[in-house]
Amino acid sequence: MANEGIRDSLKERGIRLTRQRQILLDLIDKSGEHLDAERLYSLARQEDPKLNRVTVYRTLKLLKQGGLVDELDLMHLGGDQHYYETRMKQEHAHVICLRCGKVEEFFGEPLQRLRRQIEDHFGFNVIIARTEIGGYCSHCQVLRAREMAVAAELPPQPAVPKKRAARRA
Amino acid sequence: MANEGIRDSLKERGIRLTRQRQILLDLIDKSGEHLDAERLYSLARQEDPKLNRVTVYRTLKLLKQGGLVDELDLMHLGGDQHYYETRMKQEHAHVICLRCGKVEEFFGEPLQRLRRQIEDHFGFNVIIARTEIGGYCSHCQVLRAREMAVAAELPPQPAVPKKRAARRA
DNA sequence: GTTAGTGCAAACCTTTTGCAGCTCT
DNA sequence: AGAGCTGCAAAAGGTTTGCACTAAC
Repeated sequence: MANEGIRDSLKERGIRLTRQRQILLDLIDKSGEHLDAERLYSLARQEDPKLNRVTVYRTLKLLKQGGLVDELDLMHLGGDQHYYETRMKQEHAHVICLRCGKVEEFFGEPLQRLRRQIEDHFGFNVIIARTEIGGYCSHCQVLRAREMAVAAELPPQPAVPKKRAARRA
Repeated sequence: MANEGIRDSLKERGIRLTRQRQILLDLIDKSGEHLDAERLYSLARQEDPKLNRVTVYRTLKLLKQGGLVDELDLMHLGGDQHYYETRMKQEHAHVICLRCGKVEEFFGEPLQRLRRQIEDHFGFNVIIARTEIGGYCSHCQVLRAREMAVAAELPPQPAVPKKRAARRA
C-alpha cells in the first residue's frame, strides 16, 4: 500500500478509515488513469459488490475537500463527469486530444511562472491551479486532415447521433 | 450591435440568424460578466418571455462548436454549470477567489509560452486552452485569517447545510 | 417550398440528500 | 455509548432529445 501519505492525513483529522474507504483509496492511488466516479464505483464493486455509489461520491468529496485529490474536467470530452487524481505529483497541465481522447501530462516551468506572476500581480494566494489544453495529438492531426478532405468531397453526411454512455445498471 | 464577427461567421456557414439567436448573441456579447445558461435564459426572457431554455442550450452548443464562445467552469464554485464568454479577447487565465467568488482575468506571457512549449514538446496542435486558478484574493486573505482564528477558539461549528440555488421556475 | 430552428414535455446523466441502521473507538 | 459511516431510495441540478409546429431563406 503506497498511499500512507493520504492515510496519515486522514487519521490526523479523526476521519475513519473504513473498509470502503480503503478500497477506494487504493484504487485511486494505484490507478494510472484518471478515474471518474462511475469508473471508480465499478472497480470498487469488483472488490466489494455491496459498496454503494453514494459512498464513492462521499469519499471523493472528502478527499477533494481535504486537498488530497484534484478534480479535473478533461475538457468534458467524455461527458460532464469529473475525473480525479491524487495530489502528490508536481503541478502539471493536462493535454487532451479532442479526437482520440488521449490525455498527456505536461510539467514545465511556465506553470510555476504563471502561478508566481498571479500571486505577485494580484496579491493572490493560489491554492489550486488547473490547466487543460484541448487540441489534436500528432497522430490524430494526419488522420483528421484525411477525414476533412474526404468530408469535403462528399455530400453532407447524415449526422450520426452522439452515443451516450450506456444506462447504468 | 458589436457582434458582427460572430454574425458573419454564422452566416458563412449557412446558419440562420433567428430572432432568438440575435437576442442571445447580443446578451453574451455585451455582458461584462461570465454568464451561465440559466442566467442567460433569465436575461433573454426579459426581451422575449416565450424564448425557451432549450433554445439557450442549443444556441450555446452551436456557438461553442463553432469556436465562437469558450466554455468555463470557474472551479465549480457556483455549482456544476458552465459559464460562457466570447472568444474575441486574447487568451487569458481565470483567477477565482474561493471565498468571495470574484473572478479576475490574467493576461501574460506564461500562457503563450505554455502553449508554445506544448506544441513543441508533443507535436500537439492546440485548439483551446483553459487555465483556472483558485485561491484567496488579497481582500479575503485577511478575512479568512480572522475566521480561522475565531474557529480555532470555538467548539466545532454545526455544519450549515450548503445552500443550493433556488429551484428553477 | 424547403430546411433549419423553436417550444414543449419528457428523458437523461451526474451528483446530493434524508434517514434508519450499522460500526468503529 | 456515541460519533461517524454506510446503504438505500429519492430528489435535485444541469443538460439533451423526440417530435410536431413555425419561421428564415
